[in-house]
Amino acid sequence: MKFSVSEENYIKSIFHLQAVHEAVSSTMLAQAVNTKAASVTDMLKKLHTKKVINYKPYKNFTLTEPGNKIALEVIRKHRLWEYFLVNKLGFKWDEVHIIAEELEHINSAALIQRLDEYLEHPCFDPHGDPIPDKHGKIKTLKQNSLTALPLKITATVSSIKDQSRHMLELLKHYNISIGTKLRVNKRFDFDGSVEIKIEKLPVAILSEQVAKNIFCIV
Amino acid sequence: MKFSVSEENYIKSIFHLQAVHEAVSSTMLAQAVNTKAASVTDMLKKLHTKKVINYKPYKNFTLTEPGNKIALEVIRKHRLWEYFLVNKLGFKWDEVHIIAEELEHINSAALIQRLDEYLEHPCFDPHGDPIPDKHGKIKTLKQNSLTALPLKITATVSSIKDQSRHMLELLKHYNISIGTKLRVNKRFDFDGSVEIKIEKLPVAILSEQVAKNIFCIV
DNA sequence: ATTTATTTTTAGGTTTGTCTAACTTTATTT
DNA sequence: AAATAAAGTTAGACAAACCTAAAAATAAAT
Repeated sequence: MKFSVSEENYIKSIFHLQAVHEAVSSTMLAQAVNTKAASVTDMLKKLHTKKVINYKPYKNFTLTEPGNKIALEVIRKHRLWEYFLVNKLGFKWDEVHIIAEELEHINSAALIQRLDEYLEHPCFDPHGDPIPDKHGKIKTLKQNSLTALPLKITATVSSIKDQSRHMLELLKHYNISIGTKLRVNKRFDFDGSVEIKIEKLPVAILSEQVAKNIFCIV
Repeated sequence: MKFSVSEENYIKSIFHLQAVHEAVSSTMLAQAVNTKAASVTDMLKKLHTKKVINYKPYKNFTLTEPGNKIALEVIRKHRLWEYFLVNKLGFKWDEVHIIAEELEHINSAALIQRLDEYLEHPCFDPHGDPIPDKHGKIKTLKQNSLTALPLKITATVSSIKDQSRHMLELLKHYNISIGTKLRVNKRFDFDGSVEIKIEKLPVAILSEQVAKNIFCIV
């Protein structure tokens, strides 16, 4: 079965929302795909007849197994292209999302397979998010946010959850990016803030709100 | 101004038709974009209001200067992607057209600029067609079809005009592809057929119909 | 110079994905 | 438990891009 760009975007968004919230609502989805709730209802009915979601009016909905598979394919394409854009074309990791949003809908299995080979089967995209393999399998590696990382151990920043403009600005200021090595020296129970140390830089204090968005591997 | 995928395809097709036929008609265009004449009329009116074509009902139409520029941009993207697909991903030159038809509509100036740099500013695509530079300039190099090539001179196949499945099949049989070095030994005025010689292969006779589709540089 | 044939355009309709506004259903208060 | 708020759905419209069938304009043929 074939899916339009819109359908793929809805399916992908449902997948992402499901990963965070256990129940996905129309309003949330409307915001994620940048439309109005009424449009979402229309699409939900279509996706239901195409058997990619479980849906009963006025109830929450979930992806079916086929729906899940499609989501993973789109996400795989998105992340492979992001990897390409950063590691071959030299974009910075915060510049590639919008371009990959378009590229992810290019429809050619041969293309994705060759791209994957060309990139040597990467497992993580430039944001640290895992790239599903051709069967939809995802390699997870346990990441800890700065609020959970053991103290006084050097770790590597592996992903950033909130990638808003303001967050990126802040990260730039503190010289933090994917791959940065750092250590949490101290955690203040009072407000949840953390003191971190990056080599050759003075110690810095990050608020809990920031710290919980920065993930590391040890 | 922004153009939809459909609009870009119409503009691109008009450009290609103009290069061969001096007057472009609705019927020709309908065939090129794979729709019906009535749909073409609708689109012509739209393209006219967007000032990319000169159009008066019932008369032939031409691209305006802005229209021409858009066509060249789309063609540039198409051919750069084809070059990428063949020279980086390892596709064969006859497999890439359909994929490039999708990729050519990805909308990012930064992407194309970086891709161009990454590929080291190629001037010709894998079919031997010139790639317009970022200003729309095209490097032409004089190519001769096998019906016009000087006799007994070794030349290199640089492009194939008719790229139908049947033509490709025939080329494969004769071991001819872009880059093949060959020599025209003799031309028979009777039917326009040519006798060619490729190194290490027996001489072969090609009909005029085939010969005029194979272009070489000396 | 008519008639005939071909090409192009109009008129009216379809599908996809969107919208607003009104209406239901579910959830939350008091 | 009734009233109110919030969330979700229907109804009716719209734009883009396409279609068929009929009408109009141009080109070709007698």
